[in-house]
Amino acid sequence: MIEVQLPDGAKRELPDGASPMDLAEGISKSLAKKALYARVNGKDWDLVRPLPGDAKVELVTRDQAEGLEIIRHDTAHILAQAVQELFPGTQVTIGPAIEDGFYYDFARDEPFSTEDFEAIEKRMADIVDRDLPFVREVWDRNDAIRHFESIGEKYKAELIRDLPETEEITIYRQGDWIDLCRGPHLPSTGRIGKAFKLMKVAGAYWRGDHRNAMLQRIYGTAWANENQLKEHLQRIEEAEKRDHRKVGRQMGLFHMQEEARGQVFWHDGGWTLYRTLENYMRRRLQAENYQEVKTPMLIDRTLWEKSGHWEKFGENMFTAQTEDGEVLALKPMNCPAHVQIFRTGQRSYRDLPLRMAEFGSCSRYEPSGALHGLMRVRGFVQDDAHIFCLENQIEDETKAFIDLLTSVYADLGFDDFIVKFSDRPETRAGDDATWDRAEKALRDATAAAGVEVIMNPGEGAFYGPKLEFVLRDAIGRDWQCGTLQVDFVLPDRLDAEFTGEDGAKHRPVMLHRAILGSFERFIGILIENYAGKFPMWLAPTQIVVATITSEADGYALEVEKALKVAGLRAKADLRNEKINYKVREHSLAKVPVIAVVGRKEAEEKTVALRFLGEEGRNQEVMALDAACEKLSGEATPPDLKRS
RNA sequence: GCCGCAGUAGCUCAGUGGUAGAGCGCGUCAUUGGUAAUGACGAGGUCGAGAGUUCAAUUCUCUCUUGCGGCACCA
Repeated sequence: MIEVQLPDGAKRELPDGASPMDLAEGISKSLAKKALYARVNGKDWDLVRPLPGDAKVELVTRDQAEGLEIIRHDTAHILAQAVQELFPGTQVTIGPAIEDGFYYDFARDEPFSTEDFEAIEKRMADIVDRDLPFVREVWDRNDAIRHFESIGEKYKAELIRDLPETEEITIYRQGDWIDLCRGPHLPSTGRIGKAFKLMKVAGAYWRGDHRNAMLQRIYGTAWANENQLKEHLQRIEEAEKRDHRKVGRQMGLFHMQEEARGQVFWHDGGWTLYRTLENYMRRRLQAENYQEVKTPMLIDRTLWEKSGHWEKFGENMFTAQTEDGEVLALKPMNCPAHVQIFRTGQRSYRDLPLRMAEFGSCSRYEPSGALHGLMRVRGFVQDDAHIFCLENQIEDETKAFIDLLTSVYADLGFDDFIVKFSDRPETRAGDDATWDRAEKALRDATAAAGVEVIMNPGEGAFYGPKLEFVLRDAIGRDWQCGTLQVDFVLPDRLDAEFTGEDGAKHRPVMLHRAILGSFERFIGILIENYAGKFPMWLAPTQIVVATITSEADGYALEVEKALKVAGLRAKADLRNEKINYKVREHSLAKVPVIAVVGRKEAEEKTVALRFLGEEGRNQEVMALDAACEKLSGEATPPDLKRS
């Protein structure tokens, strides 16, 4: 007999050789039905795999997030089986579970098309119906390599060859189809269910390396039941409606066109939003004792050579040549220019920390495939700043920065964001002791600021560790917005120095930091976050004065004027249209407030206010001057509201 | 940059080897209507660009270009 202990502490006796499935069946029929796999002494374990002896056993069911991961992984396996049944000669590679689904990478000369999906899905359903047991087998490493090579699966053979010698080679069999896999899997294909759907095909490099062959990746989604699948598809549909490219067009905020790839034509509405954001940031920075500067966009290559950008970043820089052969580059970053300002005159340790900010226009020749609406552009403006400081000021400056960033994000509607901590890369400048200190300073500062970080090992810049502040777009894609990077290298390369307490010259440390990242990307995220329904202070048009009859035209213009004098972005709509039409149109245009004026309001000098999306607040009738005061209060930017 | 898919009116989209159509929007006229679409009429397209096949190409083929989805990239 063996004794198993359940998560709640309860103990049960089972005969030798019993499996987690036997355990589940012993507890209840429904549990046995819902169970997908087990965790035995903390290790993932197939339900039908005999227990190793006395053990702590936890059963994972369909309702649990971890269970879903296994369903997705299993679905990837049946996708691979279905594809190989339908398209002989296709090689399989890898197929993991990912957020919301799974993918599988195939090697095949002919491209897959979404038109193949129906047939593949049908075959997958068929494999589920076959209810093939997943059988775990431990193979000899060389036998496995020989086997996969003999059937032409060179990618699988390569995978096995690269597994550490100590690793057990496990193969899972489903019917006559086998795959190299760590497991665990469900007892049989029938348990997967049919709440899956293939979503898209895409190219993907073997092992994520662009020097390798391009494989064909099929993405799919899979859920515990049909209902979850339906909800997921609906969520995607809803999210697509928030796409900033779509909303931006509908609201006339900006456009882009062929002749200026990756650059933005800001229209009146979008530029109003942009300037509102810029003014807000300027106030926030001023309050934190930043100075603001403006530096040239075109700078001679010699400076970029000195800074190291020409060598490291030259591929991504736009250049211009003068008639006498001088080569200039559009700045991809502001840092070298800021060092030039720092270098003018004498700097003392008393001047540090010196916080130099710029809304800096940068240009980068981004790879064509990377361009994406406002999120990834070739011409953009960073809310950039460089903090020149002493090494022992890094921690305080970082803490202050994180506090500022957190407050700005909260003002802009983002309470949740991810912080990634990228530490020393393999090739780096600076000695290990310096890196130790820099990383510790950053870690301590994040802890002091109370933010949790996700480690991103080896991804730091060559000149220092960095923090990345990541926001998520409507479709779940992550975008780095804020950043803070510690730099010991550039001050040295560009010869920045200050006089220390000791009277000697020293190198300052530079902190490169941005909160929004770029106005373009951040506005893209902002549009998606609010689905275009901006809070009053950000809305391009804050209020429309809509007339019911032309008799109220004169009064409507009076109202518009009064609202404008009160600092509001108001527009009068005197068109010869019904009020229903106007309300609908401006509501769809996401104008936060509509002031309706008819004969009655004109006589009484009142306005009837209608608030977007706030059913309970509809129809507040008030005197014009009271409305001006109330609305300008509501339209006050959050930082000014606090002060 | 790589793989795949796509480009038809301002927008969303239908369609065809014989030079195009809808809805919305736009314009004109009528209507002055109290909180999510008033009606009638009208204008508007080198069917992304170039080349090829063909008696004939928006439609088929190729190249380019841009967009979309991924991958790679994001110093």
